[in-house]
Amino acid sequence: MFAPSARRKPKQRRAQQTVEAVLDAVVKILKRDGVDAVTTNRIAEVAGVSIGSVYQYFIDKRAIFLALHDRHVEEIGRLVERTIVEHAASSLENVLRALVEAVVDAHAPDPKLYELLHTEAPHRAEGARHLAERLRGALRLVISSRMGELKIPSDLESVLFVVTHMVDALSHGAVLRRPPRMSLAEAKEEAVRAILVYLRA
Amino acid sequence: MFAPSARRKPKQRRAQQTVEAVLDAVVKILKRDGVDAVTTNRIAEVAGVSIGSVYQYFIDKRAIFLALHDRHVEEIGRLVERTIVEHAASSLENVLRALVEAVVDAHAPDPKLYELLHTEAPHRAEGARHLAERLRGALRLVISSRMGELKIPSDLESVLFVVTHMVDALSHGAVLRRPPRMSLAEAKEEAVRAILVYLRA
Amino acid sequence: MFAPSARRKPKQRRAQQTVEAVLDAVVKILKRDGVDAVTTNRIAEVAGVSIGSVYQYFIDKRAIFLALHDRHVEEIGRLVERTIVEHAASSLENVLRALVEAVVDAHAPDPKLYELLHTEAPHRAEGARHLAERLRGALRLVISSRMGELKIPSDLESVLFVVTHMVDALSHGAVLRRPPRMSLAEAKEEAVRAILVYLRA
Amino acid sequence: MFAPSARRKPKQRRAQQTVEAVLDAVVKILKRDGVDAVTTNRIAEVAGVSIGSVYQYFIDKRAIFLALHDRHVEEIGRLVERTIVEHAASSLENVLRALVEAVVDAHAPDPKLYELLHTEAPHRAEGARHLAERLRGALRLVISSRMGELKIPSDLESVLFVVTHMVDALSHGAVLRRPPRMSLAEAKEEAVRAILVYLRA
DNA sequence: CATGAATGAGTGTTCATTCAT
DNA sequence: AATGAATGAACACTCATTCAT
Repeated sequence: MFAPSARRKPKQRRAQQTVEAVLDAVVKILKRDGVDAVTTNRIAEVAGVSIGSVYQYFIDKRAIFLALHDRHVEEIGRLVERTIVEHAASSLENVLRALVEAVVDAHAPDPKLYELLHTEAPHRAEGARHLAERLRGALRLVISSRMGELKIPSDLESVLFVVTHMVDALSHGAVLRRPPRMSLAEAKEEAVRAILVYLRA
Repeated sequence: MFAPSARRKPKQRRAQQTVEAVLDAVVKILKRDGVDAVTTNRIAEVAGVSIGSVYQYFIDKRAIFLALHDRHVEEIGRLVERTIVEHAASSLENVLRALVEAVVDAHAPDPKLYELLHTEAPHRAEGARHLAERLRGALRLVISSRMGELKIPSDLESVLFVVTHMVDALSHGAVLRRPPRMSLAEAKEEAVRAILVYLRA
Repeated sequence: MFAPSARRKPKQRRAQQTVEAVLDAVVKILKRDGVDAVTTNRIAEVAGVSIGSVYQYFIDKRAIFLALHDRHVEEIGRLVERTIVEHAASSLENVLRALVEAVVDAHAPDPKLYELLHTEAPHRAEGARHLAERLRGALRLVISSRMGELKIPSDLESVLFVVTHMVDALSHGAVLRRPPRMSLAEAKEEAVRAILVYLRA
Repeated sequence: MFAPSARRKPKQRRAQQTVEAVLDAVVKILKRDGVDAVTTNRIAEVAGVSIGSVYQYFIDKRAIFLALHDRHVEEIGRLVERTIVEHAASSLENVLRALVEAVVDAHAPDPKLYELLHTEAPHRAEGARHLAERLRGALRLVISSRMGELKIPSDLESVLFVVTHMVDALSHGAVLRRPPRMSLAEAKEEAVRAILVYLRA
């Protein structure tokens, strides 16, 4: 076909719209009334579709949460990947800073929502993609492309294990669990510093 | 009497036994059949008490999960505190290694259970004590008692923020999310190394 | 179409059918097994609908009883109003006799049921229409349209207060609490005589 | 024995005290929190006795309400009987006025409570004494002792049927259901007038 | 495909009652 | 007798899911 991505079959577009409306509805209810208010009938109502239509696109309630979680992972994943590409030529410090910044900024506007997405969504379900895997992939690129500069010791995998968890935990921690008197900026700065120190050791 | 604290009022002992039986029952069901199988009637059955008795000690189902989460936090909290006391005279490296070891060992026997405890229990509820707070308190002691050796820069709080999240995330990560080919021992070792590097920087 | 009112929107007709079926079910259970047997699940079963459907039309159990009470009040109310209209040209004695007759006959087939409706239904709830109000309205019409004949003294409201309670209490009393050796006919006759004597005084 | 009624066995006195405490507790809860709050455990708590003791004196919950209803009937019954005795020498008008006055005054302080006593208590239960019977007995005395003055027609029972219901319904009506702009005094007065008119006809 | 009324298994919870102490 | 912790049958009600229209 000539412009395959530009024009979809109306059916598919319709489907995509419904799926998005459903996921947005979940987010809306989650924010407004909490997890317990998220019932399938309420989702349908808020999404403006019939409950029957919801079940046309999602096999069960679990699948809705799974899709929402996947959408979140995809969003952050893309953000992370775009960030490292954009900073391919930057110093290590700058990539890392941009990375932490990106993750923090993505979660900052609605920390509670993303907390719920991490805790309530059945993301332990089969086939759920973990954000950590995407992040690890990205960080592997960041680090391996700077191997000379970094004189990484024996095992890259060990380093990736640590760095991935540091970026993830410190970014989320900065948004959700930083000590009372610490600013978001301070938290981010110290996080970046910590990661750098580890990588340069 | 020789050990006056050994004998308590039977009433209180009975109550405590029931509470423990209920919490243990939840753990048992959680492990055996998953979260959705944890119904109040099932809890009572497995705990070997009547459903009425369960409600004598817990105002509602939520309260049961909350108590379970608190018990877990208390257990790990005590473990952490005992560990730093026992290693008061050890080198920084040894305390940290012992700390990571303790947290990892506490979670290793049943990773899935503790994952559930973190994700499914309503630990966002009012009054829930976060493990992180206990850990931060312990680490404050570890670090501030070694201030000379460490030449910690300007802000102790920032350091604590980072170290707390590193211990927590890397310990849990070691148990739950380490890369396929990495052993638990390797993960622990690299975690300790990373924390040391950061603190000595 | 020829009889446009004969066909309603299926939705509304369906709903009305279910509501009626539920109320009839309550009556059936009430008569057969008493008040304590009236559980929501039993209602659904006897009504031939699912318990879920019952809750589609009634917000809670209370609402079912309220609706039943309202239906009863409406039924008797209409009966009373029809009676006075039909006897607009009759003598006072005849209207009153017809009125007492109507109320008695409406309750006679199932005295116990109507006793329950008066005592068990939560008719003290908000918005519950009292039968007495309907009756008072009707009697106001009866009396005020015969003012000349009756030379009612100063206060019509006082007279209405008395007459309303006499019709209500004597009719119900005739059905439910007349002395052992008194026939229903005798009770009705004496009731009518008493009301007439009072009005003509 | 010398003074049999003055001194009871302590046991019996204790029992009587408990029974009274329980009935008073029901009244207290009824007034404070409504019918649904009247649970057996709550009764025991408010009465200041153990739930076990409640069941020592009442076979089941039903029996508690029955006893409360009986106590109420007894109270009003005695009041009615005392009134007619005290007015043995009064004119018919004065006895009736005193009677209506007595019943109204007994109910006026807490209309809602007595409404509940009439509607919620299982007074249809076996063996429940009806207030109407007591009232009928008293009125039989009032009327039959004035037979000459009254030239009552053929059937005394019919007259009693009507008068009993008039006293009962108009007294209760005066307290609970009189029209908005009618004073209690007006209602009582009109009630007495109506009964007199009927009896003198 | 869309609809949404209908379904009913299953839930959390209550509360009258018992009985070991 | 008195206690009150324990009991568990039974309840009102929810909500994920289906399917006739």
